[in-house]
Amino acid sequence: MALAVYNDLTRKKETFEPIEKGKVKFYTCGPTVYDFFHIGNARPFVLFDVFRRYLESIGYEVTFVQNFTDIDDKMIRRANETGITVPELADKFIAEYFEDADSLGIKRATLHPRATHEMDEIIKIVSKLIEKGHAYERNGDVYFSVSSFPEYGKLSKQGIDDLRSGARIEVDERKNDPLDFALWKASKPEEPSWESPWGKGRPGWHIECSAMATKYLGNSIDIHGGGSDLIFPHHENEIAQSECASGCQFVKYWLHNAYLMIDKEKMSKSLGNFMTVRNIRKKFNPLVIRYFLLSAHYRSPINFSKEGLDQAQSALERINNCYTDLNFAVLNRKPCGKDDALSEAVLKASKGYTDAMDDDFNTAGALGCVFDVVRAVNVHLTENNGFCEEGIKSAKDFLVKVNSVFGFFPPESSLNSDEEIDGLLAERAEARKCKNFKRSDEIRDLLAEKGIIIEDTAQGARWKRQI
RNA sequence: GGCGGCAUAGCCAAGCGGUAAGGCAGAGGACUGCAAAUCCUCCAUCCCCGGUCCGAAUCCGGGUGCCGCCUCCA
Repeated sequence: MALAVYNDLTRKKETFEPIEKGKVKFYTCGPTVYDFFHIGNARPFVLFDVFRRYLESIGYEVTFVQNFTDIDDKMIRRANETGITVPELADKFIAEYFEDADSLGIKRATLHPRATHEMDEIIKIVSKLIEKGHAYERNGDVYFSVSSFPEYGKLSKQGIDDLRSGARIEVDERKNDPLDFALWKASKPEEPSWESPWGKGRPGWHIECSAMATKYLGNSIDIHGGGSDLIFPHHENEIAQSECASGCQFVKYWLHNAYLMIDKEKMSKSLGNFMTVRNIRKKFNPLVIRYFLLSAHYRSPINFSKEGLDQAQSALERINNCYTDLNFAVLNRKPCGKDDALSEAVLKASKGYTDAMDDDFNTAGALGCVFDVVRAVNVHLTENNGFCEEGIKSAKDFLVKVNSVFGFFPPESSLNSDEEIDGLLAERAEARKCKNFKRSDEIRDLLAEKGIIIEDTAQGARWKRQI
């Protein structure tokens, strides 16, 4: 089976065929860097990271672009409130973004362009839209003329008239049509501004993505991702701008993730019901958050709760334990006879994993296959004193392959080494030999306080860090 | 008003026409000096009502409930 993705443009699941064979041009909307991001924002970041990794794992060369919106009303307001400049604010929260994103195991994009570094490109595309009659200038503002693009609404499946009648936007005298949107905004005196043919100003929100996507990926890109709330107006407007400017189809596959909910409501900055990743990290390992976000299909809403994270933590521990046990067994046991049951289980799960991921990135289904292998490995390790080299190798290869996409544990080795801990373990082993269980338990408790968990096995004690 | 999503065990969650994956929690048992980890066993007929079909959680019609977008928003 080949990879199929649900395309919001056609509202159908389609076989994925990139424009250029073997290569994928992938753009996803990044954060506006005026604050820490919350776990709802983290959902697309993690999701599209996994999609990108999966595409790479099945052999595609992926150019992955994620922008930073570093100039807009919110940036200006926040900078004013905190008494720093907009660029300072942007630099700070780009750094904070990377700290959280790195902790979530999100790979750096191929490129992370910033809106304010792309003014030439933005001005170029706005000029072009004016030239081609798709935009008009009004006192330093430039607006896109929605009526000049008959296909407007094709992503959100809304006719222009429906949009007009449902519009809750205020009537703006400067616009020809209430649906027209700003490509360029004249700046007020104290605001950051850039020189342009229309005077000093700054770009509208939508135009930066069109400019950056086009500059780095070309007129037509394969995948554009983002949260469902961006479908309208953001992505609809991107399409209008890009397609009017280039005359080409802007995006082949539009992918949107469903929201993260809290108390049956969408988590959002404006509702104030958000939990930042930075904050959750104080209580949970960020990879637990990552697991949690991948435990449901990306087009289904997911409900945030402490219980949900607790469950994710236990599940993730089960996977990690298995990987640790497996590596421990290889180092401390002797090979034994073949175990066909193990090999077969891995083979079956491996196929199931691929089928699930090929089916519109069904991460939840894929995880089920991972646990099938976990169970098979555990059973094998329980039923044998040694280990089946072939079976264990295939299981390990599978787990490593999955991990290259899901990113649940450090790939090198899960086995820890630490002089101090190893010393205490040796002392404990000696104590246990002499049936000095008091001392033995003291050492275990001592390490437990440091988050080190000891497990006794037939091959001696091993330890791991609490997730 | 327009467009769209969701409803599967105590909780989370796959499945999308062939007789309910997986995880968490729980109960009992095994192993252990005690633990932990692990193993074994147990734990659902899929919101309701009709219909199509040999066969439906899966398709169609009608309900009920919840949510989202149409304004900044991942």
